[in-house]
Amino acid sequence: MIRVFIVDDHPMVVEGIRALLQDEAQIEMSGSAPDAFAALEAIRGDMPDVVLLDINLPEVSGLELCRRLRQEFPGLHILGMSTFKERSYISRMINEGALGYVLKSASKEEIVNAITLAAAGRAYINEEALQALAAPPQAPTPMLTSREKEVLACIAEGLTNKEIAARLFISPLTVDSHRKNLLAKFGAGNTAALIRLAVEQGLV
Amino acid sequence: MIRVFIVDDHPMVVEGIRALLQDEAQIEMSGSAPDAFAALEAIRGDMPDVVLLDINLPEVSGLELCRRLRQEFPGLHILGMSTFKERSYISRMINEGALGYVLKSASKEEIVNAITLAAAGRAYINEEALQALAAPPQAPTPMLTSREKEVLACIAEGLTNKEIAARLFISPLTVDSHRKNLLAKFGAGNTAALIRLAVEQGLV
DNA sequence: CTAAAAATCCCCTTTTTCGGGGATATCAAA
DNA sequence: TTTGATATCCCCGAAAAAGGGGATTTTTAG
Repeated sequence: MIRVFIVDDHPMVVEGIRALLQDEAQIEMSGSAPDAFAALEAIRGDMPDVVLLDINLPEVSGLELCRRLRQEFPGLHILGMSTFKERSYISRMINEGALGYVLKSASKEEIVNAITLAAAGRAYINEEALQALAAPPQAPTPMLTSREKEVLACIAEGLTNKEIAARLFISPLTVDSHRKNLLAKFGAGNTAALIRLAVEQGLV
Repeated sequence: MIRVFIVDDHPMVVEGIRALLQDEAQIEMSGSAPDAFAALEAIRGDMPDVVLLDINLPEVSGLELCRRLRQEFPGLHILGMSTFKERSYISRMINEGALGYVLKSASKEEIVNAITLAAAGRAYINEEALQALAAPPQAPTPMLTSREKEVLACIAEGLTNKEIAARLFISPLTVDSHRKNLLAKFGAGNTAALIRLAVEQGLV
């Protein structure tokens, strides 16, 4: 009998998983918690075999909870869980010691499979999540000088070289140099691609 | 007896709601669908009293589905549903004719309450969602045509008008028209500002 | 059916960006 | 002290975008 504990702040998700697992003979829900504190307390009192851990929790994130759980119970089998959109967290969750990962869009079979494998200490990663992990070595955020950051911010505001020059009290030609350096550092062919990357990487 | 139909692509959410509603005597689930097409078909065949409609659906969005449902069945009671993070959609959902709105973090009581009110044709809005609606007028996301969205995506990729024209099999002049319309709709002075806004609003 | 919206294409001019260079002063670290 | 990084400024020409028109055909919705 595999005992599963769920950490998720959405009652309907908790109930959904409970319902999905209900007619699985070899799986039993040991409990659930809506946040990190309740989860830690409950798990201390009653160790489950597998913890299904949502990444988005109020107050303390799922990542942080994962780290604490691994620290306190090194043998605990943790499965990360989130929607596909939060792909950037997947790798971090794995780094924090999660054994596997399921998406909230997973089918019943997939969840049962993941739990069964996790209980045996074996990894499971959703196919799509794996691709998200494997595919892009993700353009690492280039290192920008402080001046370049200023110029980048101005560009993102929609200013032209001339306007930026006026604001920063430098020559438009200098602004153009910075702009070219930014394009090179980001590997962007034009301003559109540059701004897209910069915004996505939280630099603007 | 209130008959509820759920549209959500996450099995665990569907099962969760089903479980939550199971021991409500006056509420019955008439069915569920994972996407807009299946939903339309099912609802045509068997009209429910209330539709619980997730905003994030694959292919056709919940907004679009809401519009079509209202069009086809003007009397249908629709409740929008999403996570709190997608607040920008709430107002649009209401504009598309949704009667109310619940968050996926809603408690059982809240969901039952919302459904009961909706069945009677009365509005329900989650407290937090209401605040999100009331508070910031926030640069409203402009409404884009499908072609404009395509062009926008291409621009964000760093393609030039000529390259976009080649990809979409249209004249570069047409692409330029779309580009100008995009700039106007976003109130952006140039491509940099346009892409910044688009990325920030999750359109790219 | 008919009006509105979307998508298509075209013209012109000006401004801005891009792609190549190159050059100089400063400052910090090797 | 030399090297490297940063910041500054410059030139040229080609390409692209912006600003401001107008016009036509499909599609869509009332």
